[in-house]
Amino acid sequence: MLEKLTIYIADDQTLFRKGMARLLKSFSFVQEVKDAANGKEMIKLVKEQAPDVILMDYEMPVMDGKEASAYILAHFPGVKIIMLSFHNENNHIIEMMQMGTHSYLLKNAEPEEVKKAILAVMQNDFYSNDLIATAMRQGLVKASAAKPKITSLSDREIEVLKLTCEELSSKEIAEKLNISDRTVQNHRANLIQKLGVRNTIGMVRFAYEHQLLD
Amino acid sequence: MLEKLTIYIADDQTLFRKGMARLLKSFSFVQEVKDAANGKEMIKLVKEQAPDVILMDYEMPVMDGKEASAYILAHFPGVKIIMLSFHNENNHIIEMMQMGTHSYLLKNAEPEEVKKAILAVMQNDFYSNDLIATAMRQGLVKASAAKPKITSLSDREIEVLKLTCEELSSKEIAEKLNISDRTVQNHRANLIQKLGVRNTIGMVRFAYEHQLLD
DNA sequence: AATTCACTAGGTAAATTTACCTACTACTTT
DNA sequence: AAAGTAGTAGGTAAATTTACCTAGTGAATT
Repeated sequence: MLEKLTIYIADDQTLFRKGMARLLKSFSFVQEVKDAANGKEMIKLVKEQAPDVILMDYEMPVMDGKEASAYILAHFPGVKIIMLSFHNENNHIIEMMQMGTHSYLLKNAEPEEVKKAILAVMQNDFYSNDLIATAMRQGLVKASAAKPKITSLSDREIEVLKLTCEELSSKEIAEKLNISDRTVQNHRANLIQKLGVRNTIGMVRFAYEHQLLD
Repeated sequence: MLEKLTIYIADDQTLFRKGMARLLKSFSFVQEVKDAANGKEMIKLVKEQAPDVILMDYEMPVMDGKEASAYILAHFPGVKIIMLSFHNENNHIIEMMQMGTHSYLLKNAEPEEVKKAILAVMQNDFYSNDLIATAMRQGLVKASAAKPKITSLSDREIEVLKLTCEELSSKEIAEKLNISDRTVQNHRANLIQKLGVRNTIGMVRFAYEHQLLD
């Protein structure tokens, strides 16, 4: 009843990553395993071929698990993401759950729980344990007030974002800012990347929902 | 100091329209005059060649002056629009001024005032008289509460608009609704037309500003 | 019976966006 | 000095959007 699964793992610690890959391969329902040392590499792997499940480390250099997950969730809605972390921090858990990842495991979890989690996200889109449930409940209390972070957008990017919201094309924005339209196109691509959205419309939504507009 | 102007007039009453065209031609600063019987014809004329100023009747069959103005303001920002109307209704005046038209004259105005208005909108982007000023002042009082009308969008169009706001492409929306992507493209084009916006981003803005989203 | 409207679908072309690259410069920070 | 970052700009291709048409069907209205 279950196809064999393709699973990727992203973690910057080589030993952990390779060990995890072995563990995964030992599961009878796993067909293929690939590993990446950071979020950027993971995105590259996913673009080549989308897996069924990703185990994603939270902390990584170059591009962390949060940014990579945002991108993958937006562009590959079918891929399930299980976050991995050393730290049991409620706000991390809440953050990732709000973002739409499918589970969150501590790195000291039992191999048996990893197996359970993978099977659960495939079947129910979600795997929850006490850790996650508790964090989510706490998150719900102060949920509505959740004010997000205008991540690390540069001044220029914010400028381009605002003008994009005014229905201007790249070319028109370029004229207004006296730069090349290719540059504007780059800024836009970076915005899409950074915000983890799929197109300019996602950028506009972000702007609205974060009150970036005067 | 002033180039000779190209002026278009839209009015469904042939006699008024033709008479007005004559009057305009008699002005020394007018180079060319074209006329249209409704908003749709006017848009066609503008697309062929954008004029400096348009005199636009408010009430017209097929497509009224409001809808035509919304479109032209969005797509030809350089064109000045002077609305014409029989009726001295404050809410019409306010509506058109909020939309961004450049003046509003009653049809019983003096030819001399038409001349003044044309020269003023070319020079100051705006021509105001007591009529307009009074209406605007009244409008400001209850301005912020101004709730606009979700014009005449069909159910399907609203559906497409909502899905567009979720960053779905035409093709994805088509799959979700089990229709052709060409149909979705048509709905989008009609939305852009009806809302007087320039692209999908404008559609999304409209949705946000009119709280169309759950 | 005729008209109108929403919804459907397609053709054709042009314009724009998006993805994925490389690469240089100026300015910080380490 | 080396590394990192923001901003700039370009190449190449594919995907998508937009503009402007025509046209059929079914339901509702005149």
